[in-house]
This record gives sequence, structure tokens and C-alpha cells, in this order.
Amino acid sequence: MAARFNPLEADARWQKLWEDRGTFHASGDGERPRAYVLEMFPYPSGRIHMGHVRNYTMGDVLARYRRMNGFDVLHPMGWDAFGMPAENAAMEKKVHPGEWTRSNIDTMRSQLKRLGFALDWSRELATCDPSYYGHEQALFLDLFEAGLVYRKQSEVNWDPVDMTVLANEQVIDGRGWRSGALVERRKLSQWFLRITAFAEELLDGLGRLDQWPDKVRLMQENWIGRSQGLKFRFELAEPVAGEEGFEVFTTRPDTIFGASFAAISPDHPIALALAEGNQALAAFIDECKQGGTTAAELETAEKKGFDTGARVVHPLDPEWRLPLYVANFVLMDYGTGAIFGCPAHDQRDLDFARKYGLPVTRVVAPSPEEADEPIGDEAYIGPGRLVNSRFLDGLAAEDGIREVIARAEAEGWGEGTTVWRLRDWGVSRQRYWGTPIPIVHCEACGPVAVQRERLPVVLPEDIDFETPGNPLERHPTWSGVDCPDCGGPARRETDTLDTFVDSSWYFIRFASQPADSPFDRAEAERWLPVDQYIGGVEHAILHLLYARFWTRALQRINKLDVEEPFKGLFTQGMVTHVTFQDSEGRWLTPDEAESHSGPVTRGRVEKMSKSKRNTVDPEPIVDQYGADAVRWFMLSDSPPERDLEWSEAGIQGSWRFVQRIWRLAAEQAERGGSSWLGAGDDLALDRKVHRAIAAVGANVEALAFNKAVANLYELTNALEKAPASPTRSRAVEILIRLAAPMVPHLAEEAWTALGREGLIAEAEWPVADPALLVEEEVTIAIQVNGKLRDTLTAPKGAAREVLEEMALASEKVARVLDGKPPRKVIVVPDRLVNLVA
RNA sequence: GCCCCCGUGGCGGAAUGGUAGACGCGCUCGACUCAAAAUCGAGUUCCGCAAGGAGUGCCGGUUCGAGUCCGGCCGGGGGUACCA
Repeated sequence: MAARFNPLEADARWQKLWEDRGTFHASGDGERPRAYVLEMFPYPSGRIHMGHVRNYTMGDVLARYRRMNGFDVLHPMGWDAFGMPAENAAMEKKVHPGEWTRSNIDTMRSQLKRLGFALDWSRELATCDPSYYGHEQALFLDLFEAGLVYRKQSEVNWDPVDMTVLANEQVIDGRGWRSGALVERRKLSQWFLRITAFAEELLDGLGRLDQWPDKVRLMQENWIGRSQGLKFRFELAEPVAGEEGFEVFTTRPDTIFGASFAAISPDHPIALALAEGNQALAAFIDECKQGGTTAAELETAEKKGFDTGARVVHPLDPEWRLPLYVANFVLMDYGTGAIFGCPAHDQRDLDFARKYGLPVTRVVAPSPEEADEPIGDEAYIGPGRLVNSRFLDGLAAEDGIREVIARAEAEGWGEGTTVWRLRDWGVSRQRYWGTPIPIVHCEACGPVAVQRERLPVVLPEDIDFETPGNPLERHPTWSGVDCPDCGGPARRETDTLDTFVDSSWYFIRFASQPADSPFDRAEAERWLPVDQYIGGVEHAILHLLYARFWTRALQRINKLDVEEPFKGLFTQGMVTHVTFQDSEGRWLTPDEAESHSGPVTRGRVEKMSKSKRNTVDPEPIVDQYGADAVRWFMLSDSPPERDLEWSEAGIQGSWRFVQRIWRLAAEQAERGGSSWLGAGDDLALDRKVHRAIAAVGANVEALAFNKAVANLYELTNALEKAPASPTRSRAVEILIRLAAPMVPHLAEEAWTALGREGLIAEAEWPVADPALLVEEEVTIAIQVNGKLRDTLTAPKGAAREVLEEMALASEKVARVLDGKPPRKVIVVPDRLVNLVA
């Protein structure tokens, strides 16, 4: 038996065997309990990167562990294959997006296979394949027919030079990335999914996702953003274009007597009507349209307003008039697109009031004496009671809110209501490389669904990327069709679907993939929900919320009885690496930094990215060290939810550990394999082994792989030091089984060398003997005033009095206490004694 | 701007409110070797000869006891609805 484990030879041999035997095919035969383990599928950007390796290694360990524990495991892989990079490649490299994507998939598939992941490749799918997106079109039409899809005007980033829509990512400092032109916001008619109809259940559902990270649930909760408040009507002093008023939403109706202005969004119908006869206002509204559409950009833009000259009537005082402003910070998408401003108790309103010389009236004061304390540069947002508020004076905020809502409802000018921060999901993209939206626009009938038997609506192959914009729109023939309803002339929808639609149901298609429908309901329901989903925390909101919505939407239209798609969620950290720059600030790769002639600055450790040139390609690393050392490194040291720093020293350490396990197994094999005969003659080692079995299992189930790795190091250290014995022989084999999910090639090789039949991938996970997990002695910490002064050993379960007596007998304690008796003694059994002097 | 997370030795990190630094990397010394690699053994938070003291980004609080809980800062990261 070889002294060294040779992964170059062994990896491929075992990978082929697993593939030939179909070891990792999910059977779905119902004989074993099922487990669905899924990692977020990759975008085929070109080559596998370390982030993928980390993600898929974690999922793989869990999948292999579950299999060894007797589960029928579904662990599939596919490709999130539509998206912008393929179109960029088409423009830059003159290659068809489909060709580019499919060639990337081929490269990345073979790279993944070299890592020995226990994947069921028979279920592989790519979202750019009509056999996938055709079913997506059918599901879209199901939602359309159920009234969950509608069309409305919505703003996009418009590049006025390239005459094209830009993604947020393509807007840099307010300018188009290619043309450099100042970006404008422009309205287009687009398709939307009614995710807001599910706002409440998506929020409530979070409470039952107890296997999700708290932070993700919190982020989603804030994103959905339930606000309760008052929706009420402001009457205009003079009607505008026949409108006598408009609706306002506020979460603070208690501060209504502190109102000093009303403000509406630049998109508000009243604003547009007023602009008809007011050139200055029209110019202001135009000005508000500059810049991109992102929330960050809108929020950080200078707060500006324009006094329309119109006045509104205070709802609680017909004599009281408030000026009506158009303000750039009022969003048409939130609430009613109109607010009232209470400067004394809202910082943004205060800044606005100061800027435009509006009155500031305090209506909340921490004490009656401070009722007329003037407001400075800071709005008062602390607690207190209402003042200067007529019939509300003296009430606490919550009571004031209730009182105003009650009065508004009684008098008929408003009502208590709930509004959501969540907006409907705009799915139209003015791009080629996506799922065509299966709708036909007919002049006579309007938008009409494509007939089911005509699906899939397939993307045309003959397209050009010579000019910016959507090639589907300028394709000479593709969009011309007859209306499905009336047979008259019509035009296909040329927008494609947001790629988040593709990733909102792929986990269902993995579970069941018939040719003639999106999925078989019964089979999908047997696998779903996904037991453990693993991916980057960057998807905490959008992807995960959209997938939750899509699943619930299918449930509502009675296509699939699954409430939540992902029972367990784990969000993993990034893979980072040092950066290097030369004297002129140019980024250098680690190799370049080493051979560079001039001075080199070692920069911060950052997320691996092409622009910082600090990426490490996994493939040559696998060539050099083998799959197992790379997998082991991905699991070591850093907790999986945190960032992992790639280092040459780290991979070498992993390589050495792989060889250490191998040496243990090789030495054992030379002694004639593992023996199950004879009594365990090394009780101390037996205890360590069984503690390791329990700890590794618990840590793998908790996805605390770094701790499971530490457990295996400890066990290995103990085994290396232990003298030969039947216990040790058994222990070596147990170590191999415990390590098998992490270093599967080595484990198979060692398993065979030890003379065991069959694959370790199909072997049973060892069972810990509870009797060997019990401790007999414990170390007790002795503290004086919470400060450690001594430690002593006591039998486990020793009585409080015994521990206290032992503590007081300690010389070190006596020295600190200086003869005085303690005032108080705190005993934590099996843990510590704290003497309070 | 807003929402969320993170901050512990030279480095990655461990620690149900109960002995801070498990485990790994690195380093130091030693063994083996003609030598090196590999391997093995010992040591390794800081200050101090020691006794002892200090110590988990900073400031404050709760507690017999705080890395852990609470409040306020500082620094870094993720998301912010058309990157995926």
C-alpha cells in the first residue's frame, strides 16, 4: 500500500465509479426517508470560482452525511443561464449569447465533476433551454389567468445617447457606462406580478421559518415593511383639473396639529395637472427625473421641493390652509404618493421646513413644562405627550393615533389602514437573453396569452448585437404574429422575463421534470420543501422572497400544495484573498506581485473579484493537491457563515492533513485491516472516539463544518498518540467514516485498503455509545468576585456543599480572602464556585 | 440615506451569561538527515525573572460573574427592487 495518497490517480477513479454506478441518483422509491439538499445554482459566467467550491462543498458534506444516515437524498445541479453577462460577451466578443453560455456550462460542469460532488447529474437543467423556459412561460400564463399578472407604467434608467434601458449596475455616477450620458428616468409600460397580494402571508410565514437565520428573516420583515396608520383626504382650497382633493398616508396621525405643509410626488396626478399651467413647476418635475432609479440614489439626493401655490385644507380645521409642495423625496410607489409634513418631529420634514421657511410647531413634549420649548436643528423623536394639539393635548402618542383615526372614521375623511413597503414585482426586461414573455399584443384585443400548444415561445437565433438595445425588438420577423383571439395582425411582446423568475421555481423542476408540464404535482410534493438550502447571503431578500412568493402563488392557484420552498436556509460567507497594487495603484495578481520589479503594496483582504485581480482559479489547485485537500480547506477554520480567506499556507496544511489520515489508514492496513474482534482495551481512547462521533455528527447537522473539522483533528491527534489496540483499530475505521463526507476520495481509497466491501459513500454513519459520552470528573473553576483564582477536580454531580467546602479549602482562595469569610457563595454545579467577598 | 451583519493572540478562529484563546496556520527550540523536504517531540495572548497584572474595536450600563445581554460610538461588509 502506497505511503502517500495520490489524488491525481484516485480522484478520477472513484468519480468514474460513482458515476457508473449512479451512486448519487435520487431514487424516489419511497423505501427510505427523503432529504432534499440544494445549493443555489450558479450563473455560468465562465469558470468555477472559489465561492462556488465553498458553497457546493458545504452542500456536499451534508448530502453525503444524510446518505450515510439512511436518507434517499436529492442533491441536484443546474445553471441559472439567462442574464446580462452573455449579452455583454456578445457585444464585446461577437459571440452568440447562447453559444457563450453553453460553452461556459460545459467548462464549469467538468470543473465541478473534478471536485467529486455527490450530485444527481441526471436532473441537470439550464434555464436558457426551451425545455425549461417553455414550462416557465406556461406557469406565467397560469398566473396571468389567475389575475396575478398585470401591466402598468414604471420607470427605468434611460440612456438618451444609446437610446436604451440600463440596468442599475450599468449606471455609474449617474451616467451610462458606455455612452457616458447623464441617465434619465423614463416610464415604460411593463409587466408586474402581484407579490403585494401576498405581503401579509409572506410576512407571517417568516415566523414559522425557524430553520432560517434570524438576520434573513429580519431583513425580509423590514423589506416587506408593514406600517399601520391613517389614510386621509386633503381637500384642495381650489380644485385642480376637476380634482377636489387627494389621499395622504401617515403613520403619525397624532402629530396632525404640527403639520406645516403637504407634499406630493413629482409623478402625482395633481402635480402633473398643476404643471400644465406652470412652466416653472414643469421644469422642476423634469429636474426630478434626472439620475437613476435606485433607492440609494433617490434617498441620498438633495431634498428639494417646489411650492405649487395651491393650498390644502387641514382636515381638523376648515380655516387652516397648508401650502402644497411637489417634493422629490415623496415616492409615488409608497402609500399614496402624498404626505403631510410635521417638521418638529421628523428630521427630513424639519430640514425641508428650514430650507423653505415653513413654520415648526412642537406637538410632542417630554414634560408639560417643555410644551413650548423651541425645536433647534434636531427634530424631537423621543417619547412624550401631545401638546399644542387642541383635543389631543395630554395624550400619549399611541392614544393620539387611535383618537385621530377614530375621529377621521367617524367624520368620514379618513380611515385606519395598513400599507406595505413591498412593491409589486416588475418582471419586464428590455433584453434578448431571457425567457420571452408569452404574450401577444393585438390592436383590437389588447394583450393576449399565447396558446398553450404554441409554447414554448422560442428565442430567435439570428440576432445581432451591433446596435445597443433589445435585438428582439428590431428582429425583422420574429415579433409579427396573428392574434390568438381574433386572428388579426398582432405583435409579440419583445420584453423578456427577469432572471429572478427563472430561479423562483428551479427547485421544483429539479424534484420532478416531466416533458409535457412544468412538474408532476405529486412527485414535487414528495420532495418539497427543500430541507436545506445553501447560498450567499447576498440573496437574503430578492431571490429568496421571490421564490417564496412564486411557491405561494402556485399554491393559491392550486398547482402545488407547498407553502414555503425552503425549510432550512444557510447563508454562507464569501471567499476572500489578499490584494496587491503597484506604485501607481494598478491591481496585481499574487503571481505578478511576486515577480514585480517595482515597489508592491500589500492591500486589504477582499472578496475575490476580477477587477481586484485577486481571484484564485480552483482548477490548478485541484490539479496540484487533489479534490479532497481543496474541499477540506473550504471547510476548515472559518465558520461557514463568515468570510474565508484563501491562502497558500492553508491549502498546504489541508494537504498535509489528508496525508495524515492516509498514514493512519495505511499503517492499519499493513497490520491486516481493521479488526472488530476483541474487547475495547483502551477506554480513554474509546471515550474520545465516541465523543468525536457525537460531536462531528452534531456539528455537520448544524453546518458548523469548522468545528467538525476541529473534532476530526482532535481525534486524529489522539489516534496518532495511542498505542496499538483493538480499540485503536476500530477507531481508525471510524475516523475514515467520519471524514468521508468531507474527503470522499481518500475515504473510499482507505475503506477499500482496510478490506471493507462496497462504497463508503453508502456505508453507515457510526453510532455513538451514550455510555461512553458520560464524564466522570469535572474541573471546577474557583472564583473570588468573579475572578478566577484556582481550579480543582471534583466528581461529576458533586453536591453544592461539597464544592463550596472544597473552594474554601483552597490555599489560593484563602490568600485572596485574607481570613475574612465570603459574604455570599454562588455554586454552579459541575462548573464553578464564586465567592463574593 | 435606510435595513441587516461582523469586530477575540502574529493569522483563521473556539467559548448553553460561568476557567477567554479548543483546533488549525505561522513561528521558536529539539529529534531524524551529509543536507533539504517530509515526519516526530516541546513551546507559543501581552507585560513581568517571578509573584502577579492586563486583555475579546471604543465609551458606559445590567449582573455574584459579560467575548456573550442593554445603550451610545468607531471601523468593515452585504442588500437597497434591472448584477447574479
